[in-house]
Amino acid sequence: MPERKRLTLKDLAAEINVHYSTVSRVMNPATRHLVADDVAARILEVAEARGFRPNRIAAGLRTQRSGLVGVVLPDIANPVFPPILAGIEAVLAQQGYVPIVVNAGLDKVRQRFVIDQLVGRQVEGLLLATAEREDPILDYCLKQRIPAVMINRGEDAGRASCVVSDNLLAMRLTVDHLVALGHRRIGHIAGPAALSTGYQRREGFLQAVRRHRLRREAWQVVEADSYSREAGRQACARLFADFPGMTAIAAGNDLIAMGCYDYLREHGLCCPADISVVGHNDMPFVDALTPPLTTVRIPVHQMGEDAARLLLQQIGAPASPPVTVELVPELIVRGSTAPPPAPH
Amino acid sequence: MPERKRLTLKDLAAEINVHYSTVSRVMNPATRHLVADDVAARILEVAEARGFRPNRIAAGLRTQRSGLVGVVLPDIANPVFPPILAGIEAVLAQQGYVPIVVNAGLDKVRQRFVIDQLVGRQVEGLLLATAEREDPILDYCLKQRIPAVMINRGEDAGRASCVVSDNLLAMRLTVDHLVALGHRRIGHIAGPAALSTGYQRREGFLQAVRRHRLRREAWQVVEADSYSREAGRQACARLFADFPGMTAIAAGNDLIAMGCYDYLREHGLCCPADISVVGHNDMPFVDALTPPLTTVRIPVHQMGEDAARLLLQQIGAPASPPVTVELVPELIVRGSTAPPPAPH
DNA sequence: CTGAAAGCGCTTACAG
DNA sequence: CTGAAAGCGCTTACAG
Repeated sequence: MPERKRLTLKDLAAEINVHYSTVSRVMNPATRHLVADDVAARILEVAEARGFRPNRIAAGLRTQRSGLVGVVLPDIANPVFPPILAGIEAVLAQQGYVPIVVNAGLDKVRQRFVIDQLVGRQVEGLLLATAEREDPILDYCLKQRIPAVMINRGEDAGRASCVVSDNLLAMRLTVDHLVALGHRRIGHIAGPAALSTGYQRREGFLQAVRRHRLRREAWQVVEADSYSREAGRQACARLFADFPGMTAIAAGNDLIAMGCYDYLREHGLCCPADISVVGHNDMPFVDALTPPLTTVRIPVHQMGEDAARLLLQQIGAPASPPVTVELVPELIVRGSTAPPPAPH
Repeated sequence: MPERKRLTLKDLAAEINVHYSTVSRVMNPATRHLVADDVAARILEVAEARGFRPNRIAAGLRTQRSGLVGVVLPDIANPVFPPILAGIEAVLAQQGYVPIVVNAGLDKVRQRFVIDQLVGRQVEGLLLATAEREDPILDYCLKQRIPAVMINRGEDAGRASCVVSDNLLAMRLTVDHLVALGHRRIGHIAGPAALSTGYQRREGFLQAVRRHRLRREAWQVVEADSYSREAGRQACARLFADFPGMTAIAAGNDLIAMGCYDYLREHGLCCPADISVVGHNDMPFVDALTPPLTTVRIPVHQMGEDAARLLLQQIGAPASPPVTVELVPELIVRGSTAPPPAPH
């Protein structure tokens, strides 16, 4: 017959006739050597047989370490996040930590609420994928001395560690590719300027365009309201209105690129014959679109791993100075880019 | 200057000159009325000012309720899960619960390990999206009396609650649609038979085919090794080899359907002109494929909500009998289905 | 090498 | 209405 209640150290100790502190020492590999081999073996055996699993929460209360890390996402439905999560989980698990992931949305008030929940649950640190360039949430974490590292998006002041992709390089690769194909009228749909990714990719676009000495009439930038397919579609419409004769679009991310696809289809334009499109992120399945999307691959899994590692370091040494890890992106050329249509 | 350590009830009580049990009563809305209004107001005010958040872990230790629920996923990279997670999170949050989601993979040994971790962290119940028709993990939960409800996939014995979609109906809708278009040679790529979804959808396919009195030569089934794009591509190849003249494929899920797209493209076949394809799940962005995928939409968000609700109920009343909630799916007709090519 | 004790931060019967 | 006390399940100095 299965037991009704969960076993405790005391239950087990009573069964074996030792003090429960001895059982405690045996259950923890680090203190196991303090106990005589034969009694340790017996305790382990009974623990195994009875399926005893020490209460990590009680232990955490005593040791002041919950083994919990909060992961704050702006939008779990964005397919970039699953691989990042996988990377986070992998390194946390190695250290006996477990992530609590929450979908915090875009609203700072709600984010703050959600973080308070996490802090109330004694998370030892926070992984923030929600940061803006000036982020009140990060101010809050800093003030409360909650270890936090930002993922993918950084803040301007650089007061906390973050793991990002090299957005300037990414846009250089993008524009180089487009120019090499012969494009001379290139539009950029930037992500929100309040986000470091939106801001830096736009900067990268501008730098790249200057490097190629393109005249002011040769490029144009519009900003999407958000990183979403629908916002991409709308921004694409504005871009066409502002910038007739455009032959290529560098989209702020893949969702925006998908919005461009939607717009093009609705307006009977053919990609890449009429217009080339480049995305950003290489999120899952964009290779299955028609045409397969040329995009910038960012090392998402590693991004998660590195961020988790940095956070664990910071939890271990709270005073350590912030570090920024910049990962190297890669242009993945697929079918959505081609030479511009011949002028007639 | 920010405080170094987290505040406790005692810290706050000392500051206000009341007993800490009084502070405790005020912090909990349910017991607040036991305290005089004026002192309650004062305590609340100071708590707010100092940013005090009671330690939920300590409270949980005392009350034997962690407020934690484990969510066990086979593969977080599958885009069906984010919306399910969103549904789960929404209802859990209402009740002050928080999910811990883990990516447990397909291996039962690893799943067991992961669940032990969760149990050690005192989760009050488990939401399993990993169930097979005969699932050792579920045996384990039942034996340990861990409240558990299955999502999307059920077990044959029906010993635990689950929330699924009506797979028989789904396949009936699929086959009806294909037959109505004029198809008379229809293949099905089933998901793994060890999973209830794979098994039931295949059953549904067989029932539907019989209802239409299709002769044995008019249909064919092959089984994919897993619910993945690559397994779908391989199974598609086998299906074409086994079943020449096929004009339509009912895929076990959208990932498998994407594998079919891959196969068709590689072999110069055109969908839907040469062959129609129907998916299952309506996962995000399959409307952006070319052609947009005709598929069965399952109410994923609601699936998450219902499962979380059932689990909460079961946590509240552990003895209650298992219930199966069957949600109604809907066929979403898009561009991947059309009448079969005219015979020549 | 093992035991006895204190204490992590709470909740909640029990007094008063 | 408020306080004092016990106890949730652990860990870990401190004795012996």
